[in-house]
Amino acid sequence: MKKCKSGCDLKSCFLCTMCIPDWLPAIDANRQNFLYNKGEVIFKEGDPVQGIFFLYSGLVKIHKQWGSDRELIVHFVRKGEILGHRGLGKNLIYPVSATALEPITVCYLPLSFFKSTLKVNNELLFQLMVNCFDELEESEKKMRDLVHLPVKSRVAQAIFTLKEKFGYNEEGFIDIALSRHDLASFAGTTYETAFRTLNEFINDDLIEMSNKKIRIKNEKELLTPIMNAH
DNA sequence: GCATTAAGTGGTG
DNA sequence: CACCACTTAATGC
Repeated sequence: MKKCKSGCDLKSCFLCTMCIPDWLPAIDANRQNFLYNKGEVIFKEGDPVQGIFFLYSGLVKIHKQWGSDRELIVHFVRKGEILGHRGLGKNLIYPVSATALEPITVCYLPLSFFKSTLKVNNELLFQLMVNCFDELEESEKKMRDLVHLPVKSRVAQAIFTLKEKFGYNEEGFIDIALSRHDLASFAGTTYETAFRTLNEFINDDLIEMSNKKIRIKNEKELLTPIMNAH
């Protein structure tokens, strides 16, 4: 992680798009921009919360760890989105970790300044609230899936969720490149099982994989086990 | 070259 | 279904 000049352009992130123009100079004065390389940890479980991040470029995974090699990916954060807003709760310790999946640039604001901003900007506060509700819903869906769905369905669900969030690129592949390990962690299973399940899907001609990207070839059949389970 | 990490495979409880 | 052991491929110093 290192400081950098090119961070948020004060136009396109969650904060800036909703910021009242009068506050932009104050944001500019209080923020710092950082660059993280792929694989670098932005914060991890147990760290004290001192500020809040806005992702200006790149991709981040939010995950919980168990021991050394088990993890569950809870959420992905894309450019423009807010990162680390759990710091607004009363418990100022991060409950999750955030790791860069690509080189990223972030805009960082001290928590106290961000709180002041929220107090004078209703729209921002409202959108943040909506955001939190959406994430709560997402989290509850994930809980349900982890408890009730068999692995095969969870892998299918994970692929579907990625499609919903990231859409398709020009070649029709889901527009996110994940390692098999991250895919497994997102589906809530082990690497080997995820690997075998993906091969099943490929053999059944439901999906296609190339360069860590996935193309859905038969969405109906891919989602059949999920529909049945629900 | 050699060390390290990711991908891929079979077997077991 | 997770876990372990192992091979192979890719990457880096």
